[in-house]
Amino acid sequence: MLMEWVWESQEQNHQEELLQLQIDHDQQNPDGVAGLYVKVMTDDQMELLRRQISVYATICEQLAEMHKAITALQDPSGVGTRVGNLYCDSLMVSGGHKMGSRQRWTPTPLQLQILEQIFDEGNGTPNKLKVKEIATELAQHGQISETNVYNWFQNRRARSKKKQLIPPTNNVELEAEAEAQVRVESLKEQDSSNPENIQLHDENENVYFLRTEIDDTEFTDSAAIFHQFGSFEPYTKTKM
Amino acid sequence: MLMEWVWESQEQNHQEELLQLQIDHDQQNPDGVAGLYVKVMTDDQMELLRRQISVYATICEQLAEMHKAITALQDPSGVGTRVGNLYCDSLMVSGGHKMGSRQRWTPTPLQLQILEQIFDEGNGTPNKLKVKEIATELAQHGQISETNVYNWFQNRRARSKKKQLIPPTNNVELEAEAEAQVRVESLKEQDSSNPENIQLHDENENVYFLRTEIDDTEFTDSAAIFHQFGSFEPYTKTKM
DNA sequence: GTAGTATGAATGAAAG
DNA sequence: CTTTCATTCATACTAC
Repeated sequence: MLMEWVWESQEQNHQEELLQLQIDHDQQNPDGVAGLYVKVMTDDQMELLRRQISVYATICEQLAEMHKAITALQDPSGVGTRVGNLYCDSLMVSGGHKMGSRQRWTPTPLQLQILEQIFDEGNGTPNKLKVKEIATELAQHGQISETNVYNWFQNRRARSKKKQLIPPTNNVELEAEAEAQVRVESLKEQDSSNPENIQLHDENENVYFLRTEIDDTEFTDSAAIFHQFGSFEPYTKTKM
Repeated sequence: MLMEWVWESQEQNHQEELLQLQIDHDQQNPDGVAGLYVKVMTDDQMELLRRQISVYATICEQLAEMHKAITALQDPSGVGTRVGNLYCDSLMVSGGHKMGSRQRWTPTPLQLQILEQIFDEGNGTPNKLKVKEIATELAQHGQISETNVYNWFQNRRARSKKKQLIPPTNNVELEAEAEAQVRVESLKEQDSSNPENIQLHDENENVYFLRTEIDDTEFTDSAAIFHQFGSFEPYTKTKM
């Protein structure tokens, strides 16, 4: 049994995987301060960690909820609800979201102004060099990275284009169709026996869930769980 | 046991305290070079973290198994069982919704995990045959085509490379901060015009959850465990 | 605090 | 392979 999770299967020669953090050796503090040993992680690792935990937490909740629902089902008293529905409900409810993690970059008014200006100059796709240039310049006005700049232009362009297409689109039919489509899908979701329903689980690998109070549930006893700690090999990338 | 830390309290100022992370020097360095952000934790914290994760992992596994067992039980018929399994899969796989409206393929976590694994094995560009092979294998876990696989590797490689140019991940200059340890950067939260935000976090969040056949564990009391769920407030923007 | 919108970022697919 | 596009996700922000 075992779950398989990879934290950082990213390349990077695996030098800094999972919790395999480097020890901050000696810390160069000759000042005689107690040689406090600490682990160091980069933001990325931190983020990954958070996400992983979040995912687990979420999955646990979902499973717990499912279990509750199912057992309730088996219990004559709580009849009426189908597993299929519940499943769908609990999962369909929210829009996608990976856990809220870090803050995202936001251009300062000044940066934005400059960006818009550059954008308006028309020189469409700013090549890599250009991006670097811009990033460097904007860095003087606040935090920013090349990636930010790159994304900004990417989005700006895409949205600019999209906007142009919408105005003339008074297409009622499309709207109606879209709605109809939604409705159909809605129905599908309700039909757990419809194989299509099951097959389509792609798109969103995010696990969402509605928070629920799972108190009266009976599950694994913690002692047992702890007992299994050893089987995880937590300190290293656990890949089983 | 008791895992008490909240990662995601969204209150960004708690978030930091939590692990008593400290942020590396600011990045307003005059030299324009982005400062390297790192988090620092003590061994104890690390241990706690490890436990937390282990607990979740274990719980998830067991719950998953339990659910599987239950659903299979409920509907011993072929279809029923199948549905049960699929449910499990989808569960781990996603909280997919908006089904059917998608056209773009999205790997299920399972598939992703396998892909990553293959990718990590290093064997660069998988040739046609290899792709076919992989596609076939992954098809067992959801819809997928050879093109998907091909594209995936193509993108994965490209982005992996691009990313590597940015992060000169190296253990250094953090020592100093190790002491500074009180770099509560919650101050920044108020100043939106000068976001000391972070960016270029690109790590692919390879968070997976492999279904596993688990031993028939008994699920008993664990209200305590679930209690902890609350401390995560995983996804949802509810931040409650 | 709930809902809707703007937008930064992630990523599959396609063009170059 | 590299770069760009299109679509979608997730979050910050605003308004009720």
